[in-house]
Amino acid sequence: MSAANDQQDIKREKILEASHQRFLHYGYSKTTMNEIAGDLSMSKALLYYYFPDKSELYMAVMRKLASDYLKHLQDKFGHFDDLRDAFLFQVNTHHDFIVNNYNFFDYFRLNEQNLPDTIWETVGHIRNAEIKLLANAIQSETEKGNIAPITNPIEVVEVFLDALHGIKVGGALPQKKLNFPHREDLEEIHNKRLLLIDIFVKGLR
Amino acid sequence: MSAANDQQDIKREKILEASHQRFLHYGYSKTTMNEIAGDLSMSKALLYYYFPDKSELYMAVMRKLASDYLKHLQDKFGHFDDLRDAFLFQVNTHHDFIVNNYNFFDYFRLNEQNLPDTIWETVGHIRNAEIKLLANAIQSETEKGNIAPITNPIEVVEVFLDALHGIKVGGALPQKKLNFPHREDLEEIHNKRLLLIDIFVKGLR
DNA sequence: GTCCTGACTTTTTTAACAAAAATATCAAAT
DNA sequence: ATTTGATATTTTTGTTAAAAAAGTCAGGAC
Repeated sequence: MSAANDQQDIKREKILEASHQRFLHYGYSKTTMNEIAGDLSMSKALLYYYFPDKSELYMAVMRKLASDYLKHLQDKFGHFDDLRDAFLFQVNTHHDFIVNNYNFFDYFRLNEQNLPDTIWETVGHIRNAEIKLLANAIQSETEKGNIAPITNPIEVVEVFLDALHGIKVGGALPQKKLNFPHREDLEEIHNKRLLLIDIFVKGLR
Repeated sequence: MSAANDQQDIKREKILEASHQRFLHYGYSKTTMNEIAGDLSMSKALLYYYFPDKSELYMAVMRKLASDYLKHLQDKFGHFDDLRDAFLFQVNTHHDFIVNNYNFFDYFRLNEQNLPDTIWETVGHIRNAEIKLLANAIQSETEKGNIAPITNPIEVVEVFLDALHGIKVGGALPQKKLNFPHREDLEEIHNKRLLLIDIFVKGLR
């Protein structure tokens, strides 16, 4: 039974990998269950034996990505020189994550409305984890006496994350005001975010 | 001829007012040229005598709103106690503007893609004016010695505006991640923006 | 000549429907 | 417990027709 479950888990992993590749290269709507099954030389029906439906399969891949992403963050958090370093690591990690998985998120871009509820659970989970990490960093810096005490660190972090979120294409080219930035704009966005960090840390004074 | 133009301008104003009311209450797609003409007891054809088409009529209303909005900003700018007051006035004015004209902007919400180019000219115009005002405020504060010199004030203001833009529904309720916030969230957004101003001005230290 | 309209044409939206493609299920085989 | 071919169901796509709205124009009134 234990071995059987091992086998099952291995197969689930294989399916997840194949799905990830398809979703990453072609996006959600342009990959079919037949294609994923074909990549694995298995029947489409078998996919439904391991995963209830297509969107749950997608969500499973997404949870795996999220898990890896958060693990990467958490590994490094806890020992930073200062608050700026913590913010910087967060922004850089996030940037790399988006760049590396850009096409995967076409599901967000295109479907926009009527997404499965589970997607927001995962998004919320990531966000909460990020908030916790950054709030801890602030707390830690406060205790070390490096920054002035803050009434509500969580609220500050929320504003920080929202502000980061807002920095997506603006400036001279507002016509590109899409919910999701174009790939070629990712670098400019990243640079603006670095500036935001400086302002947050130092303030305008 | 001059009198004739006066008459023409008055009638254009009347059309603009009636259109504004319709767009404000029912949004762009749910108001018809026939209805606007009906409100004014004139023929639809006459509307086309004064305005080339529906979207230009809409844009004319929008330019009027934008003009009033900027006038309100500019009147007060130039004599503020400090940078915080300037940012505060900007955010408050913007908030009132959105609250008072909420439904008017359904055109943005719904059409999203394929909007007329002129809309982005106006949006860009507003943004540039805001940038200029705020950058001047920074410049002025710098010269008074109230804040440390800033390499590129315009870039800072751009980040500020983008960050404000980003603060639209986030937090615990990410499922409402629409491009345009729901009406009931406007107050919460406004409060977060006030916090952002504090952080920008004081910094986390 | 400027302002205005009714009647008209053109374009866009909507609904209904069928065909195709994709998702999802299941009885039976291993 | 796993796997599949066959089949059922749902979603997408394309077509068409009718309705509604946008937009035009010849001509009337002042």
